Amino acid sequence: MSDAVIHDVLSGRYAVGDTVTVKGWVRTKRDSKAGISFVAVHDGSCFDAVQAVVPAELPNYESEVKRLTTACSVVVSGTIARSEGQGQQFEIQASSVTVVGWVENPDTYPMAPKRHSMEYLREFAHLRPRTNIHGAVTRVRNCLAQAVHRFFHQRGFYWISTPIITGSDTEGAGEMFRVSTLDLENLPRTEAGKVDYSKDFFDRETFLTVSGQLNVETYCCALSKVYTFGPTFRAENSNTSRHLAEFWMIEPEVAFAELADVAQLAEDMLKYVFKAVLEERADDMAFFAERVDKDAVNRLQKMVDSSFVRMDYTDAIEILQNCGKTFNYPVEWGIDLQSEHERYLAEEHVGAPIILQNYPKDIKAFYMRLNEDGKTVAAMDILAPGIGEIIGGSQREERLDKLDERLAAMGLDKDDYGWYRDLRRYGTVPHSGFGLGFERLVSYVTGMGNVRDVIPFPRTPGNADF
RNA sequence: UCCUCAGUAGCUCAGUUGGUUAGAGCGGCGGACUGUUAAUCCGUAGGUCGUUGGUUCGAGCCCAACCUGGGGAGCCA
Repeated sequence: MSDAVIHDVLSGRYAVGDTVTVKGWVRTKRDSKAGISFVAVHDGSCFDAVQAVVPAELPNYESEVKRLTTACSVVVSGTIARSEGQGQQFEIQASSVTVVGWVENPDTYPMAPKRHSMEYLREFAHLRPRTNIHGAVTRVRNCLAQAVHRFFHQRGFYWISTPIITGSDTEGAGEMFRVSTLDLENLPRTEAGKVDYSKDFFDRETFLTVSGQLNVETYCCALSKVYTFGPTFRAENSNTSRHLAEFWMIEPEVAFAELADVAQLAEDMLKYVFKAVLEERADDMAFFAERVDKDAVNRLQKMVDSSFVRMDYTDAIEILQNCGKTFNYPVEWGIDLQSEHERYLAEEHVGAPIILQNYPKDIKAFYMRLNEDGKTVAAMDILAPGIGEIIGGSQREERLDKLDERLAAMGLDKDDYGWYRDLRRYGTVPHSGFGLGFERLVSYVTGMGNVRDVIPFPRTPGNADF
């Protein structure tokens, strides 16, 4: 007898007649007065539950098996059998069922075996992983994360653990969460009356990182091909289905690479991870296609098989101006594209992800490389239908004089960028990279409409429960 | 933060121009039936209608403020 994971039982890894023990939680139970109960047990190893056929002859049948309800934890031993019913190939003819943990009040157990709203499930972040849908999300999320690491590993990238606590308040990517051990009730003050951060834990102001990019650039300028994959934090008061205060970001950075190189890298990476999900999590994806988004599987398949459309910002403006559609925000060269514009381009004009490139310098960050035209920078965004911006990247400005001009033009003090400027002073190279919001990726792949439902414990303004 | 919609049973919702005792489905419990598949059938329990205040003879329904959540926008990944 051996402990079995349910995935192995259902996939036929055991022979009919083999004796196995499975451990998991009851999903549903159906009784037959003829003298058997069907107990569906899941353990998270795959989407489906295994059906345990429990005969009334078991000594605890009346006293325990018949009282099983959703979420009771059980250990079931028995023999593998071909299922007489439809819906599964194999099942377990139980020779013993041990109840490990009861549900104290089935009437008020929050995860009843029925359809719940995503908003309701969010209030039970500690119990929602037991549902079909969050189990599936969890497995797909894991599959994507593993595939990302595998993709970069195969291409010779090194995974760099960039810091989560940062002393830099100059990343310019949004509001930051302060990290401090100072006593808020009794703040130390300087003579000028300001808070005296030299008394703080790090002898200076510190924050949670909003991006690992600047740090990972340093390793790029030594190890050539690197990436970060970790949590990032934005204290923006953003209340949308695409924003989290704590989210995970993947940021590769490649030396001697131009914008077109990382655009291709981004396309290759997305296709690689989509393919991995289609191959490895077909069971979960089938569920998403059935219950969440009919197009979930087709969309990925289509993307794996086609190349992404590339378009210059300037051409996109022309398309928007001539498309005959009226937008709430008027379109002219130089504007930052609004959601409605991005939606039109990705959803209506192309109907697939689109790589937009070469944006006006005035709407982009200081570190992006100035193009020869002097008006645009080598930046790209990948816009996905239904989600909007999923990737943002650029070629970095490697010329010190140009970088300093950009810092000055944006009113930034170059002394705050000492170590970043050093990269341009000592053996500078062209290099490029991008950032991919991991939750947006999971959201796109699964068809889940809200990033709060693809991260285990979502942090959003006013909500840090659990 | 702004705009907008919503909050009624454990869950998902219905509830007429303001009018007696607020309904259904699912889930729970009890029973019937059946190698069942989110089984089916019968029965049953379950409610301070988000909170506070107001209008009214009378408020689930109208008004105000607040709280919570959704959708959209801005910001972005």
